[in-house]
Amino acid sequence: MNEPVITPPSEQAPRKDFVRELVAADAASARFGRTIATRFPPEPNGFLHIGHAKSICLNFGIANEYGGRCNLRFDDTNPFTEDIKYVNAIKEDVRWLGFAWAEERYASDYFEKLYEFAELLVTKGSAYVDSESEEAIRTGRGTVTSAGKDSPFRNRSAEENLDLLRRMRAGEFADGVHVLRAKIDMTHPNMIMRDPLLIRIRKASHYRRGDAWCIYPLYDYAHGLSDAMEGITHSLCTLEFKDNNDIYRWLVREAGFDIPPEQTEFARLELDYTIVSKRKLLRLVNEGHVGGWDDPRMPTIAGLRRRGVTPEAIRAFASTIGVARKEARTELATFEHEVRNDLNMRVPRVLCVVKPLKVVLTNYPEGEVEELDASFYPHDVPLTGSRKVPFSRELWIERDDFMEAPPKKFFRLAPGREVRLRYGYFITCQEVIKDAAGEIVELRCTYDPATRGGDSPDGRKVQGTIHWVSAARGLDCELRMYDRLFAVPDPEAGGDDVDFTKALNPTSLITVSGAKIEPGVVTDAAGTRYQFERTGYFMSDPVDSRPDRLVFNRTVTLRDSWVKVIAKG
RNA sequence: UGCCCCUUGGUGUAACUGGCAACACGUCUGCCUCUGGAGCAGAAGAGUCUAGGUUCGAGACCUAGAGGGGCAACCA
Repeated sequence: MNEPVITPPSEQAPRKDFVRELVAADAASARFGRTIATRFPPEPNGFLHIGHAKSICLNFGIANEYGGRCNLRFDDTNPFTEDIKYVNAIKEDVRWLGFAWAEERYASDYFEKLYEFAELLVTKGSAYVDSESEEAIRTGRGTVTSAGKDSPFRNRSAEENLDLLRRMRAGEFADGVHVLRAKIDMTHPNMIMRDPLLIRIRKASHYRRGDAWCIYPLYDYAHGLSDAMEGITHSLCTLEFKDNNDIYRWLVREAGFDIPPEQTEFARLELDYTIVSKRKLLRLVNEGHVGGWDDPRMPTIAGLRRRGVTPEAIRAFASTIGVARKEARTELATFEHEVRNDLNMRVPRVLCVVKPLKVVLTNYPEGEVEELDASFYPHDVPLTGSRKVPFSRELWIERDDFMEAPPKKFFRLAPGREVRLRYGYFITCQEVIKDAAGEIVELRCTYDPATRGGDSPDGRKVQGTIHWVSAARGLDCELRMYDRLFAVPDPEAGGDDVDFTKALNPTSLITVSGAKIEPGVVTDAAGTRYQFERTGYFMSDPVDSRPDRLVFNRTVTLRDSWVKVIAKG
């Protein structure tokens, strides 16, 4: 099936959030004297997640809206944790989300330049080589409520600092022996300004630079300068970097950039029943709590993609949650709404029985199979297309669609009651067959030949329409019923004292084998999305599904007002 | 015993930058329906953390509190 490309209404008119207002003002006043430039700066040490998607939509979105450009820059300054496999995954995810970067950049390409700035700072007396131990540096920094104290190495001469710096680069010292620090103020009220570390020695090979370097810049040092070198105008990051803004400005100014980029912070996404911490997601992967970074339960872009979520839905979601400075949690319902809203308008409907119960139509000719017309789309979806669905004497219907003693408002099948088989006939339940244990194993029903296609010539109505699959022609399939990964809205509520894996939802994946699906789907490529009528949205698993072993991932259930009815009694 | 940020219905965002709070999700009613989906119609739900102040008038401004969050990694 080919899905139409649809732009959700919520994406058509982006709301002016405070960041966009700021950019709009700067664009109008030509404050930077250059085109608006943003960047998305992931560290290649993990997969991108839904929280990154928010940032991607913001950065690329703004660039698009203001005729600017957005770079994809890998903030790869830590050789211990980064890997090329992550850069590849990140690039794929950004593209899949629908964005094109102006340039692909790497902080590791700036090492030489960054080193030159370091010599400049040292020469100016704005930075020095500290030879204290890691421990001494930590204690020397003081605490949030008490001032730090100067390092004994703080007043080395420019010459000595330069000599040491060069020898650091030359590899003369072991890890941790020396470190380059900015010379600012050890009593600064902002902890980050207490002579922050700029460059450290790391005798490790870098996934891109190999062994070319043994000194590596730290985030604060590399980030702002990278922005400045790329001509970024608006450097957007999350709230936890607010305090880093001071060092960002200090450094860019020290390095001599006249119109420095402006860093603006916004609140990161917090989604109920999920976590968005690369460190913790990595742990889920490493400890085998999930099948990998692309496990459909993961909030990663790769996981959502494999689950069947579309990029349009993710973008629409980013648009509706908006951007603000307030730390907030978003309800899962908001996300699910965008997913359903998008899928509803684009995917074909198909019949699949999750928990089959056999129905025998006693008055239907044995051995006969007829092909019934079934539309792929409901009347209110402006798409056309239909297929033939085989109908036969023996059928599967949903176990939950039959009740021997139905409560009030139960519109489905029950003894003596007539319902419509979707696209098929009206059938009436005549007899319930049970096994020795009293379990219902089969229903004997009669069908009304005059209702072929689902309408009765005499105009009689049925209250319920249920889905079904021909027992003679239906195919077996596996259904992976995914649910929220965590059992509680805020899995990180207890902080680091509480093991967040304790909050994992034990039923986040329920595998159903022996489900029955109409045969037409075998010819569709893996990765095809459907709505299984009355059940939910599904996508055939792109890696495990094959014609001889169909596997479908549940993307999201349909809204179910019936559960509310029974909940109320 | 510090610095910084935040505080609007259940949730997320708005409010032309001072003129009696809007949109979306969710919830509830009803209608409609060959998906108990979708759609349609409607409803409930905050007086904007608190207390002062400025003003004819404040969610927006000022002051003081309270509550929440961030910062003491040679992580980003």
